[in-house]
Amino acid sequence: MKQADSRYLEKFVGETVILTGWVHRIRDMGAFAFLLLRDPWDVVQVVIPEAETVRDLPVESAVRIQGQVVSEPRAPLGLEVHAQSVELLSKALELPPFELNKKELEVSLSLILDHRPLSLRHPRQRAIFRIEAEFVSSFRDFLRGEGFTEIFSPKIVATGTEGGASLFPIDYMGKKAYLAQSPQFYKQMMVGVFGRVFEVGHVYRAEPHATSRHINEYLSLDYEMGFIKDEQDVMELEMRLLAYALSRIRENCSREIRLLQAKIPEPQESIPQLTLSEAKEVLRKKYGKHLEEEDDLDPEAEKLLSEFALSELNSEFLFVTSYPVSLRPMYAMPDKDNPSITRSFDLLFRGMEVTTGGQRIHDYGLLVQNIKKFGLDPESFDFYLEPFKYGMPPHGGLAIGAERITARLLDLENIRQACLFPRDINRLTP
RNA sequence: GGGGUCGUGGUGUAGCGGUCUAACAUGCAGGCCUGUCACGCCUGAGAUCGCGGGUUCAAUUCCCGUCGACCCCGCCA
Repeated sequence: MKQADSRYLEKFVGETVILTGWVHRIRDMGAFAFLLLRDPWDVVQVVIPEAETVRDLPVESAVRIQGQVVSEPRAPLGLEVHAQSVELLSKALELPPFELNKKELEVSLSLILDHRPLSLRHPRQRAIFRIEAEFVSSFRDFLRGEGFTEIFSPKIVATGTEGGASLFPIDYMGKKAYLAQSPQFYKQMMVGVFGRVFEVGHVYRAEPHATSRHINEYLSLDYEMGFIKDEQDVMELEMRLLAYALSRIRENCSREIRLLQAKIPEPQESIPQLTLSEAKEVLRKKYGKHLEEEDDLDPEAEKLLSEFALSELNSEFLFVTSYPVSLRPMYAMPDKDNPSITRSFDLLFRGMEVTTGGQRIHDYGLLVQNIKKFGLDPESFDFYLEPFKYGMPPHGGLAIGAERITARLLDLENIRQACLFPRDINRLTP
């Protein structure tokens, strides 16, 4: 007897198979019943010839069903299973606190998150993470194909990268340590080893923010590449990476896209660029919004610029480049011709910043000088600085926020919806 | 760190000084139904309206506090 799953049922039409999953819903028609079986991929209609056999089966119970796969135009998938036996593997002891078999989980976000292992059973909730997983494996596969090596940097660190304000302190066997807010230093150092590296890992920000686009533990998709000309190489690679990931999602996640009614952008050849001052010019001229020279883009500006990119430049993505030194960390490479700006960029996607990147300083002397300029002590960066004494090539890289890009891809209102178990200002469980 | 909005059966909402003995939908329980797909129909159970205090003849409704949730700004991915 073959174990089948809902993805490939059409191959088994006429055959008897085993299906395993959860009782999604039972439609008791009196003499017979429809049992909607939710397996790991979809919901299959199972016809139960005698309704009594499933009448007392609570929803969400785990079952094993043996039956014949029959082509049936009246069934939702165009086929259904005529059950010969239903075996109860694990009975649901209670009713779930919300209705998992509704088209949409119509519950408050906090209830969804309080009961995360249950709410994730909802087909739409589950679909979000299948798409996120596809994005992340596309990231890995693409970069591996481009000669990158995957690295795993420590998440327990002695110093921060950006100065120290937003670090979570931890007690490391009596010593003071922190949760890493970025793999920045490690991936740069590893450029000196592997040439090109990437990392998929959680990072930690101790900011007490309470917004729909921040969580305190998020999945950072990082890469760093050596021997570049400048930051344009980093951006060019990201364009190709995104095009690859989008086409993979469109190819492999059609079920999830349909379920979520997601509009996954067409992979695009190139992404337009605006310098930060050009972007501000657009904001002023087109939207009457004024930002000072030293201001970063605020959330409203990001939304307006995305709107502009879509309507005027025909792009869902927009690179903003040439950030001033004052808005970037100490490792950002200053421009040769205009040392007050850096060779750095952000990527806006559907109104939100989803990437920050740029060329880094590879010159030891310049880096030390910059650390001092930022009011930091080079001695506390000893381990970071060491490889820079030994031929660190010109390099650059970026970080993509996995939950952010997933949320924008699927038009989710809150970043928490794109995180399995979000950690925020007041959530530490489940 | 600053600001705003909201807490009513399991869930989602309505009601916003008395006529609330709190409504509707869904879920749940019992019954009927051989093609449902938001299945349908009948019957029933289920909420002292987040918590504490105050105003008032009278508070789910107004005020204060508190707890919780959500959102915006700052900061960032």
